[in-house]
Amino acid sequence: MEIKPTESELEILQILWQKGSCTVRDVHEELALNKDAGYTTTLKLMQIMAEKGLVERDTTNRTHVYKAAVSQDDAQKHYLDKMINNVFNGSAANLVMQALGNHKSSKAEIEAIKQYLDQLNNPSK
Amino acid sequence: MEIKPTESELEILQILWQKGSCTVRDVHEELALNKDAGYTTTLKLMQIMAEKGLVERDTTNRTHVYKAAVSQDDAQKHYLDKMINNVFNGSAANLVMQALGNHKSSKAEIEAIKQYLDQLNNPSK
DNA sequence: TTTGATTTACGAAATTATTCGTAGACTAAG
DNA sequence: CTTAGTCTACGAATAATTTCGTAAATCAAA
Repeated sequence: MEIKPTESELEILQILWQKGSCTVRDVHEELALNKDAGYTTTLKLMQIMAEKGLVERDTTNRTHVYKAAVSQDDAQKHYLDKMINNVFNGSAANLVMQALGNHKSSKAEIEAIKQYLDQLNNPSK
Repeated sequence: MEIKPTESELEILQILWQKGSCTVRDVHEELALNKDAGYTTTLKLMQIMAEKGLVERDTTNRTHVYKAAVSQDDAQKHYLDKMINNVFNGSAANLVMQALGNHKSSKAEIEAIKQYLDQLNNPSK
């Protein structure tokens, strides 16, 4: 499936990924922490997302319950790919080093990455 | 400076980063390889980008010469940041591993990354 | 039952982004 | 000089995205 949420839609997906199933109000209150828009704006966006298949909704009760229909993992792959091609000249390694350089990663995180790299190098077991 | 190119603008920046200084025609022909839009469309976009300060242009000759006014490096930082927050729950390590997993990196690239990590761990010299 | 709050649906305004047509200036070739 | 081609400027059409107002249904409390 083609993943092409707009900016606003991505903000909503983010919340759904984090919180799981949500009502429009749940999402709206979370959004309201950072930006300011009306309730019906959020509602409309989520309705559109349902049409597009970006979210699923359970309409058995009056208050509909939404959840993401695209996995965060797929979205990650998609955006990474796009970004590597768009701004990193196609080099994943380039992106990785930029990412590590600018975000203070904990020692534990760095260790995890190194182990991961070893495993990539040596996929025997 | 705030970096906020649109999709189309990013495509153009990409070309400018790669080729350095370009005329509108240079950019347009490159764009034409992948999409199909009129020459004046590209022209207009680049004019808008000049207004916004995304590109600089030399207008001494009839045929103007454009170059990127935002560095690729800054754009990389900007988009990485955005992406880490938007789809990777704020974890750079998470992004790094996803990136390494999906893009076949050469052994040399992986080595380079490991060295980079060691250096991060041990910033003594 | 009545009132007030909450919900969905929906149309449409407002904003932002993209595309293109046309006009006028310049250039190079004949 | 004339013609054909290329360039910029610019306005405006089109398309995509975001925002919101209003109406109708449902619900819960008094």
